[in-house]
Amino acid sequence: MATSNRIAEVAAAVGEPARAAMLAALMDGRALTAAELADLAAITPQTASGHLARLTSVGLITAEKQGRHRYHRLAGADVARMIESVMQIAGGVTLARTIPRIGPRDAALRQARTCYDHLAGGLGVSIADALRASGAVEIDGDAAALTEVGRAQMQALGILAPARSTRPLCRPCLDWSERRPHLAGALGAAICSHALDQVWVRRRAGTRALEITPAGRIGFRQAFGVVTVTGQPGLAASQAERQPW
Amino acid sequence: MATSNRIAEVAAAVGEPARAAMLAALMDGRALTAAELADLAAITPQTASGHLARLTSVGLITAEKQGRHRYHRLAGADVARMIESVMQIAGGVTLARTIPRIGPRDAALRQARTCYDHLAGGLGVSIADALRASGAVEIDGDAAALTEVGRAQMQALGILAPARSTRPLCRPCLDWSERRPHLAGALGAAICSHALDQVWVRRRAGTRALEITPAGRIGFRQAFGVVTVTGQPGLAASQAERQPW
DNA sequence: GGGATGCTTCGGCGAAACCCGAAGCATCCG
DNA sequence: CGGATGCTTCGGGTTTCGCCGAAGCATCCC
Repeated sequence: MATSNRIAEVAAAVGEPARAAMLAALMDGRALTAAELADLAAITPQTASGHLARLTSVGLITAEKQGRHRYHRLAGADVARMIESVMQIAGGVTLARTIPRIGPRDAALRQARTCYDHLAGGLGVSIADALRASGAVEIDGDAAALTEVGRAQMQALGILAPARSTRPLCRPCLDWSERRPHLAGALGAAICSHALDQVWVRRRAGTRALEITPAGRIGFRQAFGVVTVTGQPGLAASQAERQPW
Repeated sequence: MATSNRIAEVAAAVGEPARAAMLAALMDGRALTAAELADLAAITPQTASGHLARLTSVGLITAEKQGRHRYHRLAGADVARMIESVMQIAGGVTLARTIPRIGPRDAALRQARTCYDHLAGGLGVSIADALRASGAVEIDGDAAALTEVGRAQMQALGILAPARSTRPLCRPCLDWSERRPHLAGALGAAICSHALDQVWVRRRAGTRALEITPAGRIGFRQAFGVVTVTGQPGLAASQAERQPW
């Protein structure tokens, strides 16, 4: 089976702690330099260089040269989806066995972050919950759909262009920290870019975490009825008592 | 990052040719014995035993003892989705580089097979195309939805129970041999089990390929307007001239 | 131009992983 | 009960892989 060899090749590229850490860091869709990735994976630049070459050769990332830096990013949304699905399985068993013990550093990540091109963390899950509660989206297992009323709501908010035809835009994505679905797909991307455009959230330097701005607190409440806090504790509380099923 | 270690652990479990071959074989959702899997991966039973233990310990498969046999199956739909997404990436580059050269053995697989719990191959893609053309489903990128008219059609066919509320049931799944989407999610599973119930397709011994029965030729045409052939060539023809983009 | 910075290539070391032969349990069957 | 079958565990041989130090290019900046 030549085809399963290719499968193994792709999976093996992810199946090494340093490379997995790099890919996870790139999951926010931005491009990082080789040095940043090396630092982040706690390895020397030479070693990172080898890893990056391998990831590039199997097509998981692409590199872009700019001056004396080389920026690496995920090769596409399909790669992000693949890593997402691996995270989902990895997360399940982790939580089942060892109770996670997440430090304060991770609290910001849990509160709000990007997941390739959409919002994740407590914020992303809250938005999905709110849209589901208001009947704007329907989520069932691995499928989701934007309803008519939801489409109208998104257009009124300026998140979706009114001109677009009535195509499905919505995909659920299991949040690895919250273990509940948030919204991905074209709708999730539209919400995320809208939030960034309106400066409801701001990217934090050197991390995938997002900072919710004062404008965001207002915006998210008015748009979705989601109440956020600027500090960590609020949103993190709900998942602190999660059952380690 | 303890979490990326878990990611690597899961991916590494897939990232070895023998294990990848086993997992690919289990993608039809059935359970196979250790010996069958060993044979299929071209390794000795001892080696297979080790691999299976590892796959089980990371939670990708579950084993079930029955007499002196041990039946192994994928641990769940999320595992199938994960492997699917890896196949998708693996397939992309494979086709881009080396023109596949698939033997006659694979022709049956390309024509019709199961993909965990739904139909794949030429048959699966044709059904998806037909449902899309008739306005029963809408597919856009990684999202899909069953329309009102589609829901009515499925209920009339006895594929979906009329009682169910109006939830999204539909997920696109990129076919690794056709490189075009077929239908997964609850709808895909319902179509597949209906086809098996009505003996429109029959499982073939020792392979994931499905045989389209004479009843199936009638059934698929009446239900979906899909014209099938019992031999290989018909459906395979359309993809023989596919561009190796 | 000269030095610093970012990244890659080369070489060698050590650990991990894969593989199989042999042997050990468990189950089934005559 | 005794042999056959299915699977696992054990032991060790070989290969692969990750890692870093040293060295080599390329780019930028003074």
